[in-house]
Amino acid sequence: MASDHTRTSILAAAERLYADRGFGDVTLRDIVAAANVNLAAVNYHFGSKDELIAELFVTRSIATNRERLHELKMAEEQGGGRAPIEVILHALVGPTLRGCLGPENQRSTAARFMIRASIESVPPIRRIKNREIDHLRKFVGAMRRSLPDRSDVEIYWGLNFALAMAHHTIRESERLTKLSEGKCDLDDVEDVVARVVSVATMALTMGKTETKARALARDVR
Amino acid sequence: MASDHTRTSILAAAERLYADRGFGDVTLRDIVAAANVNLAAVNYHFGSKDELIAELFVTRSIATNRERLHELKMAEEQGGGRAPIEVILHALVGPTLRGCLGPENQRSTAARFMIRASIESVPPIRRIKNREIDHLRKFVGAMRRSLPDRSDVEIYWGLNFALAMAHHTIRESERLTKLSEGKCDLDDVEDVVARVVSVATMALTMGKTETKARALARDVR
DNA sequence: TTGCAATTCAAACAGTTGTATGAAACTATC
DNA sequence: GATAGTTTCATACAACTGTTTGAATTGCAA
Repeated sequence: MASDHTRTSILAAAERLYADRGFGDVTLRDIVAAANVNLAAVNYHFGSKDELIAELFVTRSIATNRERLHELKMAEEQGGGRAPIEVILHALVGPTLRGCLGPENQRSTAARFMIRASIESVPPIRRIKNREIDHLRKFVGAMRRSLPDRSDVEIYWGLNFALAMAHHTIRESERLTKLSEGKCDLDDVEDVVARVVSVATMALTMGKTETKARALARDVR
Repeated sequence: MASDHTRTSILAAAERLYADRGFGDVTLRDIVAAANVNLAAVNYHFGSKDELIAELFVTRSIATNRERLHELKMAEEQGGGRAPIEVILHALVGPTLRGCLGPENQRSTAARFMIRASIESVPPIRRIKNREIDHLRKFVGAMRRSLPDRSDVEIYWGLNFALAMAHHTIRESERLTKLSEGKCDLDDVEDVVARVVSVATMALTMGKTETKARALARDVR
C-alpha cells in the first residue's frame, strides 16, 4: 500500500471541494485536479464516487459520535450511572454544534463538510444516516435513567426536539443571522448550546399537556 | 394560450414524480413520458428545468404562507391586535405540519413534494427559500406584540426553534417512528402540533438564563 | 378560406458525467 | 537484476443530461 499519499490527497481535496461548493457541482474531475492525481485513482482507491463520499462522511460521523459518547460516559460515571438530563443533552448536541458553528473563517473544513452533508443530503449519506439509530438508542437509555418517571414517548419527543433545534440552527444559521439582523450571535457557540439544552430540558421535564399553571402547582408543592 | 392542458399535465406529472422519487433521479424525459407530452414542451412552457421546479415550489409555498397568515390575522383581529403566543405559533407551524404529516397513504402529492423539497433542497428551491424572510418577519412582528417584554433576541430564537421542531419532525418522521418503535404517533397531527407549540411557548416565555425556580418565583407573584 | 400566431413534435446537439481499460511506471522481494 | 504485485496514467467509453432547432400542426381571427 506504499504511502497512502494519493488516497489521502483525494480525501482532503474532496472534503474541501464539497465543503466549499456542495455535492451538486463538484465532479470527480474537479477533485482529481485539486488533488493532483489521475482521474482513475478515485475508482481505484475507493471503488466509486459514492463510496468516496460515504468514506468521508463516516469518518467524520464516527469522530462526532465518539465525542458524544465520551461526554455521556463521563457524565454517567460521575453521577453513579445517572446523569442530569441537561448534561446528557449537552453531550448530545454539544459536539455537533461546537464543530459546526463559531466564526465562519475559523470553521474547519470537516465542519463545513458536515454542514453541507446536512443541507444537501445526497443518497450515499442518507443511507448512512439511517444506520445512526443504534447510536441514538444509547442516549435514549441514558435519558430514561435520568428521568425514570417520564414515559418513553416523552423521552423520544425530547430527543427529537433537541436534535431538531441543533441541526436546524446549524443548517439555517445564515438565515437566522439575516432575519435577526445579527442580533442572534451564532458565533457564541456555548450560548447556542445552552439555549438548545435549556429548551430541550424544559420540553422533557414539563409534560406536554401540562399548562404552565399546572406545572407551577406541581413544582411549587 | 389555448387550453393549458400541456402545461398542467407537466406540472402534475413533475410534482408526482419528484414526490415519489426525489429530485435526484427524475429527468425531464421521465416527466414528459408521465405527462404524455413532448420533451421540448418543458422548455417551451417553463424555460428550463429549474424554472419548472421553482414554479412547483412557489405555488405550494404561497398556499402554505397564505394559510399561515390567514390564521395569524384571524387570531390578531380576535385579540384586538394582540394574539396569545400559543396561537401565533400554532399559525406558524400548524399549516405545514398538517400538510406534511398524517397517514402516509392519504398524504397529498403536494405534501409529499414539499417533504422532498425539505429533504433534498435543490438549488432553485434554496434560492426561493432565501426570499422567505419577509414572510417570517410578519410573525416576528406578531410575536413582539404578543410578548412585549421579551427581547428581540429571544423572539428570534423562539421562532427559530419552533420552525426547527416542525421541519425536523417532518423531515425525520420516519426515523422518529423507527427509533420509538411506533410509540411516537406521527399520524396524530394535532398532537404533534400541540407538542411543538407547547415547547416553543415554553422557550419563549421562560428566559434562557432563568432557572425553573426563578421562573416560578416570577410567575407565582 | 386565408393568414398568422401559438403550440407540438421528432430529431439532433453539445456537453458532462462516472467508469473501464490496458499499457506504463513504480516498488519491494527474492 | 529479474519478477510479481501494486499503483499510476492517458485515453476511451457509453450513457445520460438539459436544451435547441426547424419543420409540422393546430387553433383562431379576419
